[in-house]
Amino acid sequence: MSSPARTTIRAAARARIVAAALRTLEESGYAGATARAIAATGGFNQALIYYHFESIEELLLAALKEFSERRLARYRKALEGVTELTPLVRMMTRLYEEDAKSGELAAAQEVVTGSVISPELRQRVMTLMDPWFAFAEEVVRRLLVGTVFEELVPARELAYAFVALYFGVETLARFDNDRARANALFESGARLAPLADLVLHSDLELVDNP
Amino acid sequence: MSSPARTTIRAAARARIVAAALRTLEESGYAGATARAIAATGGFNQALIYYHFESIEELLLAALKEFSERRLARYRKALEGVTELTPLVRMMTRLYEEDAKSGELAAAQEVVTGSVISPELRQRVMTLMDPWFAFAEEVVRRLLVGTVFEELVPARELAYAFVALYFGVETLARFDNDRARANALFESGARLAPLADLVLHSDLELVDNP
Amino acid sequence: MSSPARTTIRAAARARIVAAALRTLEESGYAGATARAIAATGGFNQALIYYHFESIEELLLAALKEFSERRLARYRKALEGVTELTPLVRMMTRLYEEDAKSGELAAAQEVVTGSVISPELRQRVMTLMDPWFAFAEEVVRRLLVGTVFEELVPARELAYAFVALYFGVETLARFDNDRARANALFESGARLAPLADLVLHSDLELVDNP
Amino acid sequence: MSSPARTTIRAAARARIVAAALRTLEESGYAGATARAIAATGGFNQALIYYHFESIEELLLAALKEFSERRLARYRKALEGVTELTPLVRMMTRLYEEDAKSGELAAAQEVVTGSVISPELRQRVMTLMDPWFAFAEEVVRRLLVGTVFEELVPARELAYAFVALYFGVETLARFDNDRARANALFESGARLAPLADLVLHSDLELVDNP
DNA sequence: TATGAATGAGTTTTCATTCAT
DNA sequence: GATGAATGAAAACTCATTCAT
Repeated sequence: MSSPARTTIRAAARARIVAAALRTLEESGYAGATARAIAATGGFNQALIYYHFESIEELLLAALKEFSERRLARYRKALEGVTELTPLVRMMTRLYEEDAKSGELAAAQEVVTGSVISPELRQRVMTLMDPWFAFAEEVVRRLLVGTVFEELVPARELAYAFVALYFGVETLARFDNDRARANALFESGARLAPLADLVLHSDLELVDNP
Repeated sequence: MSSPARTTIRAAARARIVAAALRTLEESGYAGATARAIAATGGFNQALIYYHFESIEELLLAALKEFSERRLARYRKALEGVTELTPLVRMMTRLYEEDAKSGELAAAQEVVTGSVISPELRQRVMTLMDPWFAFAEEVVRRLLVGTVFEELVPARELAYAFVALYFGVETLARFDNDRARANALFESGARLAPLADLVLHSDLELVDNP
Repeated sequence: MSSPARTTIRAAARARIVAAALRTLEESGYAGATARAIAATGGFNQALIYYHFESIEELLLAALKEFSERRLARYRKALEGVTELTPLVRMMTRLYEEDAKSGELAAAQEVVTGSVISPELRQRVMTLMDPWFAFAEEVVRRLLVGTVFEELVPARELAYAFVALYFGVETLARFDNDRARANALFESGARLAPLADLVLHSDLELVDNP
Repeated sequence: MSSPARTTIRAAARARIVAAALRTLEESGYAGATARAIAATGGFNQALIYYHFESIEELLLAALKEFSERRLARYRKALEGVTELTPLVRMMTRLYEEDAKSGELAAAQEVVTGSVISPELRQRVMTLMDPWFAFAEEVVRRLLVGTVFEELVPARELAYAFVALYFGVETLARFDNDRARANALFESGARLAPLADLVLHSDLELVDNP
């Protein structure tokens, strides 16, 4: 019944709606992402949403999933083989800039924060975030392996802290229209990273400070 | 005309509504904090809200303000005189537990994240957050003063990072019902703090790790 | 029980509320003459209205009655002894200017047109207008008495037409902010009145116009 | 995209809502013409109004416009070629009866008088009334042309007076349920019209009445 | 696939009115 | 006499969703 062509057309239509949903979330937030608004953004009829998705909630989740998976692939590729803080900070700065510029991260965050209402929704959003925690842990382990900190620092908690920091920075940044503070933070990170790398790959000796 | 008794009665009525708003935000999120829901939570008539506040938005802002000022005072007192990481982490853990238990922090966050929609609202929320950035910077400076890091680490950016981290942790924690990950993070912090304090108050010597 | 002083105070309070109602009607129309708005205009509490009047409707009727009786007395006095069109138009122009300037006529009209909703209200408003029809008829009779038109023209219908004209002119005039058209009409009336007076007090002979 | 059939369906739906609005205005007045009431009158859902019109105000204006244009066309046709008062009064009596019977004139008047509140609305209503002033002036000119009154009587002001009279009569008539007074006025007009026509088309000679 | 029309339940807000003081 | 607080009902309008085509 459903030929590959059919599937492709259907997928294209869904993608169009998802894109409109992300744009609307970005511009108007979770509360403003109504069926009418999304349809207006995408230039199609409200009812079309219900032809392709069960409900608005389902559409927003699909949009979050699509964005999350696409970005995770990008992040994986960009951080492939990175084992030191200096290049990590450099790459993360670039990735954050991409995210901030496109506005899709803001859209995704809207879905995440907006989903607190229903426990069921919350559960499903969490499932979408899990790969990010795993990925962050993976990167942290790569940084720590072979250093004196490997035993000392719990990679899992550090990864969690990094994701939370990234999340918090983006949330707060959306209030500063110029993202000045977020950028300053990244710059400070870049300045301190070489020093931190030195510390990471050295033997530490602590001398009492009288 | 308006005796002190009058003022008190009025303030009490306002406080009652603000409390209902916070409870509703906590239980149902920003989108669920409707006039009807708040009135139901507080056991009063919807119209009473409009007798004491100009609009729902105004009420939510008042609630955020009330919470923010009350908690900031509490944080200031709790961290008074703290100059080392170890007691800082201990106090912060306790404060976070208070916040998490009462649910008001979650309520406040709902207002913050929910306010992204309107630029004007965003502006007003930012004004309420500013004292927190200032307070965080003050605490960070107290930790760094007199150490080798004083010149090295930009206190302002570090303070911003801490607020963002705290904010991000709380946001993510609201998805884990048991707050397991957040607690694990605090525990790791407690474990590492004494070591970090040692580093902070020592002269560092880096020996290359062959 | 109720001394004359009491009565006077009470009457003064009522008058204050009635004045506020008229001002509010004038500025905001029938729909805008809410309890809150009237109280704000008069600088007293909403509840005070209900202490002195049964309901808003009752207050508006009282206001209409007060205005109607006061103005009718003024009109009676001004048109006393007038038996010709020329002075009649001159006096009416002056009276209309008074009414237009004070804005109370507009207020009264709001009550009249606004009262169409309820048959009972309509009935009561009509009762207040009846003296005006009678007065207009009286004036018309004074103009016609002793002329050839006395038998020809039905005074009652003419009086009705004049009241309706006056009413219509005022209604339409409230759309022209400058009342230009209404004033032009009065001026034309003044110009034609002497001619009409000539006709009124002459024997007419009609000569066919070939 | 939008076939003629589509357009027709949409127009029919709008017409249905406009008709319901007029009926509701007629029965319940401006203040009673609420979304709920109009929907109940028309037997459709409240929300449908907002699907076809931007707001209640917009709907009422559309209703006024529709009525005004339809009736103006009817009046134009009926008074086509009329140059004497006698047939004019006869036709106007018939037209007024049509208007009074259908109740739509009352509805239209509700919008007009109700629109005093907002200056913007007032402006838009005025625009709809302008063609009526022009039409009335046109008719008046037709009556006066070639008579001795042509130079004497200002057609524009007379036209304004006629519209105001018509307007006032209708407003007052809505208080008399039987419209007795309005009808009496029309009857008197019919009785006097032939005489007035004689006067209009004669040379006047005034003889002093001793 | 896609659309315009339609709906029931919900939103914020305002109203007239009452109550306790 | 007068007031601030409080309320139930209703206003305009919007939402997610469905239906017929």
